[in-house]
Amino acid sequence: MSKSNNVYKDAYNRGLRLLDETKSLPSEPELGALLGVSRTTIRTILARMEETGLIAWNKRSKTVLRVPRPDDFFPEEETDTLSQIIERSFMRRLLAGGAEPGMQINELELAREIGVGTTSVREFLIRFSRFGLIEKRRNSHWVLKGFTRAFALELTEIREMFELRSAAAFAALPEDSLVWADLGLLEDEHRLLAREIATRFNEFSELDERFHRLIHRASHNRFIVDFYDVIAMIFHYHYQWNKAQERERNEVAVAEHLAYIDALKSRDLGKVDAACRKHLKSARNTLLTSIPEGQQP
Amino acid sequence: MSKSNNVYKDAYNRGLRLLDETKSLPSEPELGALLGVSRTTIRTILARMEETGLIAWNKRSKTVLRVPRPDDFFPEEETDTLSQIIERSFMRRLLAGGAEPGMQINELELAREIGVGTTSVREFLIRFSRFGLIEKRRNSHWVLKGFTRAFALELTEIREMFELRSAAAFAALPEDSLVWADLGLLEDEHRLLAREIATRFNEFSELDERFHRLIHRASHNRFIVDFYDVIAMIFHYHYQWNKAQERERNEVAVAEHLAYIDALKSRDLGKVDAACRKHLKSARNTLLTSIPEGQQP
DNA sequence: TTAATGTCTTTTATCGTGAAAAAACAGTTT
DNA sequence: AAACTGTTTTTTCACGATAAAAGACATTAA
Repeated sequence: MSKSNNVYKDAYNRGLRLLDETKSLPSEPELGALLGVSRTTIRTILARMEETGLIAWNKRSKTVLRVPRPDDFFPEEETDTLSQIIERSFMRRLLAGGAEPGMQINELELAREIGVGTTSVREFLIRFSRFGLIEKRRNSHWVLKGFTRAFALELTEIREMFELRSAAAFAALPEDSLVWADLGLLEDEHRLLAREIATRFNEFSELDERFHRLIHRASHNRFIVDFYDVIAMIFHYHYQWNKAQERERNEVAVAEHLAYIDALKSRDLGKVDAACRKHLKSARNTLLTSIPEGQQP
Repeated sequence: MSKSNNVYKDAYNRGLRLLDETKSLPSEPELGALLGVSRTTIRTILARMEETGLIAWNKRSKTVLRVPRPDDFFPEEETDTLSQIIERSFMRRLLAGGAEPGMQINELELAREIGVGTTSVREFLIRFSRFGLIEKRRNSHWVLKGFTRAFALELTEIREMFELRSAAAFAALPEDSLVWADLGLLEDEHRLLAREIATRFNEFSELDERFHRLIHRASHNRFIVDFYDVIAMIFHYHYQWNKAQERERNEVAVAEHLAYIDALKSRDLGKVDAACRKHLKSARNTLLTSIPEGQQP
């Protein structure tokens, strides 16, 4: 097996959802733009849809014959990218404990364990190295630096520096900038979530990311924007791992976001600075309390 | 050919220089530590040294028979890492002009042109992407963002943020910290270079990097320290490309460094801040003037 | 009995290869 | 003639294989 067809399978599944809404599908290029894949993949998808009797396909006409059933979908796990698979495996090992700082990482062993080629693992490690959790020894193995207290402090130090600057830039944006509309929409979503926090608290993490990315984008600095990938990645796994008081934590965070949004809308730099600092401080504390003890001198 | 033996060749060349100084070589593990390679490589080196009559080798005794001649060395170009070769080729294309922002980067074409496998090019591009000059389109090609004015401004914005913070941390270091000795040594080197600037101005760039890395290390933050790689990389190629008024620029920079060092030694945060800002400002201007025009809206 | 050398095993670095996916080109339909 | 479909070419992605280099183990010398 040399390359999995997960792009096709994922696009196919997303394509099935389109069948619910229409009586006939649009042109191939249009479908490609819609699903974010090439025409080649679209044609493979259409061919299968025809085969399974979902549509009648003849040149330009693509008539929907029936609504998709659950078993028409490809299984979720077959739609993942290889690098997603590797990342998940790797993070599981890293967070599952027994991953002491200083430990060496073996490409071959990782590849065998996950059941993929070494090239993919190498590429993953190279990409992953920018998160600052691993480091390469010249023509030798990788070394795990570990998810330590020091790591969390260094990460949050940069985060605070970047976000304070981005927030200030955001507040200084002209009245007619499009971001104010985006901010307004996010505010509405926050208010809605705040009202239903008891049941929907686990939806916060996704909203959190969108909110902070919007702010960081105001910096107009690619290094600041890109750095949010590090934060997002860490918080993503941190949220998955540490479910303690999740509801309470998220409830507090939503309230802080709303205060932060208010401050931004006021364009009062002093208020923005204060609201931003307050939120970042509690985010830092949340992160710090979730770090396993006794890994650091 | 599946892997070049440049590690061996480079270590061999460095090993030859040891023969000038001693009558007999130390043990294999010691040599390994000295040259930064494994015993396996050391033994290959010793075998060749024996073959070419440079040493007599029998178990523990490794007697030097003659001083190495110029033709004993492997050619310089055979000692480069594949990634160095790829980086140089890539940067040449990028700086040679005709590399417009938005242009696509073709892995296969690059690999063919340089005469290497696609895997190495892929890995290079992934590693290189953290410099912010290229970007990947999901399951498709890479896009060149270009060495534009915007890039330089974004880069220097972060640089200034990080260096001001590091410099402040540096000045706050206790009297007995080892860095003060390192700073003293660097100061001496600067004074020496200042005196002989007329002939040695091209040695500044290396000194510059060591100086700034020392300061950044005081931040004790891996993201700040690692970011200096981006700066170093950009300035490295920038220095190679833009030789206009090199002597004058470097003369000014040395003087600014000396003032900066003085400020650090005074531990007066106000003075440190001023000296740091002044130097970074002229560094930014130097960089900005070297950017090709008409690439930016 | 410690530290070296000699030998064997494992891991890393790199390539060529082939399928998936994208992109380019050519021919049709509206 | 603009936009689509059909077909072909090119590129990306991922694997297994192999030489270089590292590392582990066994043996020997001081």
